[in-house]
Amino acid sequence: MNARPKSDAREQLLKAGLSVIREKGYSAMRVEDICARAGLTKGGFFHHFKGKEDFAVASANYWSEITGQFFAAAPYHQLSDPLDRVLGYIDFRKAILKGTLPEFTCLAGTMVQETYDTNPLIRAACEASISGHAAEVAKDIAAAKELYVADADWTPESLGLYTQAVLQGAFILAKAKQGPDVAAQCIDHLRHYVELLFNRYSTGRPPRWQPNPTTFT
Amino acid sequence: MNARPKSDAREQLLKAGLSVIREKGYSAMRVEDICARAGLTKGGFFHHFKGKEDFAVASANYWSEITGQFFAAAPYHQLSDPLDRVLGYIDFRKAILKGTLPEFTCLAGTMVQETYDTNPLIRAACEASISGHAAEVAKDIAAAKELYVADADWTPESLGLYTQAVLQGAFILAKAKQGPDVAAQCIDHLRHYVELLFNRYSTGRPPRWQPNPTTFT
DNA sequence: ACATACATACCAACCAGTCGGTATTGTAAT
DNA sequence: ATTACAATACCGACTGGTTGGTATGTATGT
Repeated sequence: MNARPKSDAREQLLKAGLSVIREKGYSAMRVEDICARAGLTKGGFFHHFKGKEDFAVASANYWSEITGQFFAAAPYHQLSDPLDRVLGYIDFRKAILKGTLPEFTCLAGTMVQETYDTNPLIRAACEASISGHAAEVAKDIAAAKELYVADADWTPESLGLYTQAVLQGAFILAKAKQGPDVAAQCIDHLRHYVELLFNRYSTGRPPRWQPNPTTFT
Repeated sequence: MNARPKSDAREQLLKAGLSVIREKGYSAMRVEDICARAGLTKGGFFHHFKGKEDFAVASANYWSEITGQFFAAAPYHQLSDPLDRVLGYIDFRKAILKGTLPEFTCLAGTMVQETYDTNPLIRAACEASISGHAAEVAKDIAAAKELYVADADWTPESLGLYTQAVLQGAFILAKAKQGPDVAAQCIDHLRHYVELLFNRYSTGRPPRWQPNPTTFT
């Protein structure tokens, strides 16, 4: 009768991993941290994962899954105009800068800085997460470009990656300054850039739709 | 006769710290790594620094000092027009994306991700490094804004911070993708944004001056 | 009976930090 | 100059706590 789809504890561990890694990073994360937060002991942890590294890879993949669902369900997808969706995405990214820093910053961007030179598997999982999300954004960008500025000399892929760079950098500044304000300012600049690229100036205009500030953790 | 300004070994340790931290981050860095790379033993390390944390703070301050000198000596400062200096700075940042990833990425941005929530001293030192550099950039931005677009609705400070966000994010993407190409693309977008903000369009124009690709480590 | 899903106890390696010792350099009195 | 003394710079063995990982046991469901 217990309808565990594939072990509830495993997902509890992964959820714990998301928060711990976003707080302290990969190296400083201890498996006992994960166990404590998930409410079980090391026996359980090593039953579900081969080791710390395997867990980190699984965490990055879980992160991709969670964020994928989260953004897929975001309201800006309802907009019919692709440029509205792009701007809606940016506004949405700004709107979800709520709560504490570990709650809205990016697991992949955090972890890849520690592991890119020492742990190929974790690096690859983080890369897939970031690039995958960038590619999703690039879809709407491509549609908007085709519609409005088809022969501009930049590619949708590079602009999609650029949005992610701005966000990742905004998170770093937010961490350094201990608050989301500077990140919000950076996202404003990003929006401004996209508006300029598409010749849609709107100094300070608030978004027409209602961004959903629900967080996903 | 030995004209050691203030112990050569101390600076060797700090230099070692820059590379090790940029490779593996703060938590994964071991003081024995530092000692080995600086060519001495733990006794020497703990003679110069109270501990690992103290060393990390000193490393961040040393990083501020080194990069401060490096950018102060950069050729773009010679340009008389402030907007040329801003664009020159951006071109310079692109030009120094040479060598391996630990050689051109940012120590402060790397370290703050691991320590913002657990180590106030390190976080503060990283914040000072990033914000200090942003403020330097903002000086030229302020002069350029005054000259060309005095009543635009963005502040030089926020644009200065934005340049750093883009760079930090570009480094993360470069680490994820294991190469500087994506970072160069991001910097191109940043340049394009600044050109648009100042109404100085120049699709694909190469910089008029010769960026000095010498690295600083 | 057998596999799954944990708990508990334990181990071996790692690693920051300590401590006594030594070599080198600087200083000042003789 | 030379001796005496002190402070600095550094060595290297040791320690104690931490931590990833293992081995074994047990309860539950099928």
